Amino acid sequence: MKNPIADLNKIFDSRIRLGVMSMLVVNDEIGFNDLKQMLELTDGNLASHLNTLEQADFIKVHKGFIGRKTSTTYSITALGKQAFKAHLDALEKMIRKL
Amino acid sequence: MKNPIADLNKIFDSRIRLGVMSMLVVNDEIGFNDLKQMLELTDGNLASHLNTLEQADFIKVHKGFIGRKTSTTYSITALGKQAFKAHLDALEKMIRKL
DNA sequence: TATTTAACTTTGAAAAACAAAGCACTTTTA
DNA sequence: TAAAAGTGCTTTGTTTTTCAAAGTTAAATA
Repeated sequence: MKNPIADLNKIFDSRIRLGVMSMLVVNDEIGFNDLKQMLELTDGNLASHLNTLEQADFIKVHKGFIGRKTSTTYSITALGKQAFKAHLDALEKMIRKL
Repeated sequence: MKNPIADLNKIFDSRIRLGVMSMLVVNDEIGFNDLKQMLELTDGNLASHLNTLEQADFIKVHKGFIGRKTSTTYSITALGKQAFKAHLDALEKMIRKL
């Protein structure tokens, strides 16, 4: 037997980051506010988790405008997609014994 | 849309507790030392996570002897099995959109 | 008798999570 | 046009969580 949790990505231990990633896998772009409302978080809390994800190059920020109003959106990177998939695979492998 | 992480159990945010549970789902009983070696943890660290799981009534301790030597083993409870399954279902639901 | 092993508990430090407040800017509302 | 509100943060400080290390008790082994 080998350590069943060794292949889990530490970044995805967080339910919030897991939630962000799962939303970004199915939506090309999501706004800060949408994420905030969906995950029911405070600004600061969300911002810091997004920051962790950005540092890891798992997501990318897009600063733009809707008309003349600022709008920040996020999207997943290729690396992020890969890492997330690897994490899910590890999770699945861990529990497939069920 | 609804909050995708609302149904995840906070207790299973921890990779270690996740690992313990996944091992206990497939093995009726596992010893302290086996868990420790498998998950590569220090005594104190493992003990405290087991304690969290026990407080939640997700696992049960069995203190016994092998000969006259103490031997502690752990097993999953019905509640634990249910909670773990619910967590995995929530996880699956969250990512099934893939 | 000295050391080792098992299974912890206690202590304390480091890291992570989080809420609240502040901020710069813009837009909307009164 | 002045006040209020929204966007997307950063900063600050508290609380929670994680974890390793050391101490502990009792039995086993050398």
